[in-house]
Amino acid sequence: MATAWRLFYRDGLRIVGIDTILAEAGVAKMTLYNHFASKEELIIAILEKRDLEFRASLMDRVKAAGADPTQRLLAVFDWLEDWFASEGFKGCVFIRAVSEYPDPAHPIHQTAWRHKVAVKAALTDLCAAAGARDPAALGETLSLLIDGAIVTAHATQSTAPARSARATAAALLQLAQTSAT
Amino acid sequence: MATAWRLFYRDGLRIVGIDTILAEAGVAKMTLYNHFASKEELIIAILEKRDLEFRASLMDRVKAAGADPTQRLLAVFDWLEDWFASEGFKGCVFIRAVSEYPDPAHPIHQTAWRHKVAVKAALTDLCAAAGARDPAALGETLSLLIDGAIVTAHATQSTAPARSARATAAALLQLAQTSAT
DNA sequence: GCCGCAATATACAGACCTGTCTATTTTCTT
DNA sequence: AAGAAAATAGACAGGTCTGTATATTGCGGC
Repeated sequence: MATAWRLFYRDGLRIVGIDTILAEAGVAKMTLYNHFASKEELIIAILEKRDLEFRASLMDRVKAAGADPTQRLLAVFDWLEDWFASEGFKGCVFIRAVSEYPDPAHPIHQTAWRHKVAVKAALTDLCAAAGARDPAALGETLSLLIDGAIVTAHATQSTAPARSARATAAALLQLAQTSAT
Repeated sequence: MATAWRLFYRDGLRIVGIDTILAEAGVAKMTLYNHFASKEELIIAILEKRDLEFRASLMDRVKAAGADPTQRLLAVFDWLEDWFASEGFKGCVFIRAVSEYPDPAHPIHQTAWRHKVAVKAALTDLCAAAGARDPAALGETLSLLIDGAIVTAHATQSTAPARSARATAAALLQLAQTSAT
């Protein structure tokens, strides 16, 4: 549900009520509850859908960066900067879901974090392709850097963190490449 | 209010109701509303109190690390690891507040972020003392790294991100020191 | 001893929330 | 065209929330 996504992302998962979404979308309550057993299931479905769209968008940008593995990795940060600059940017819904449902055993918390694990795996692949000495370690580090940049960009409404992270990533990658062999 | 802090941190700012806090603390409603005009003011007061305690605790650890500026900077990450390992660790309340109140104009959002700005300033000082070429840039980067590590440690219930961040910080600091002069 | 302040218990208003139920209308399939 | 499936409107239950009002109790200072 596009409306649900928009409101959840704009205002927060907990604060937005079912009624609000239904009223704005012009959908009856029973229609929703015939597809999803609860608000929680709706949120999980939306998170999973966003996960796929998100990673697809990122990978498109990586592919568009060409064949050079270093450029492909750095394209991630250019993509970040565009995202930060986009209208209505309010941080990462997955980080926010983890924050709103702080119990690690909660289904929403776990679903949200699976997205981050998948992104980290993709980063690790890019690091490996770029010839990093320890792709897993660099992937982990870049993942931390990116999450920090997302939170900071959200709170400060600035795109600067993307460039900071990009510069750091470039330095770390060079370090991991040169000290190899 | 210690009880309010405990519940807010454990379960979330939005989900915990005034009544719950009052019942658990054994305090009457009017007592609360004589001190704070609203739940929002209570949250802001708690955040500001936590900000001071938090930074004091961090700075204690830095002081305990001795005089060597590099060791002092790295002590931040040891402190992080202890924090991640502590009982009931549920991430950073300031990051979570920003996530729960995503509107950057919201007083709670702004109050929470002031804490992060203060921490970054302290980091920048440590970077400068350690002889980094561009202390502001390194402080910014370490800040991103730390925020990412906090979120990741929360979601994965692991202390590993502290060590990843520490190793990265050490590498970046060395880079910033050697390429100086 | 007494005054004044602060905390208390309790009830309440008004709004919101999720999820259920019923009965009707629309839409799709065959 | 007819029957089945899905969407609709709308009321409802039972609970939650914040914030207010009232009337009572405890307690420290002088």
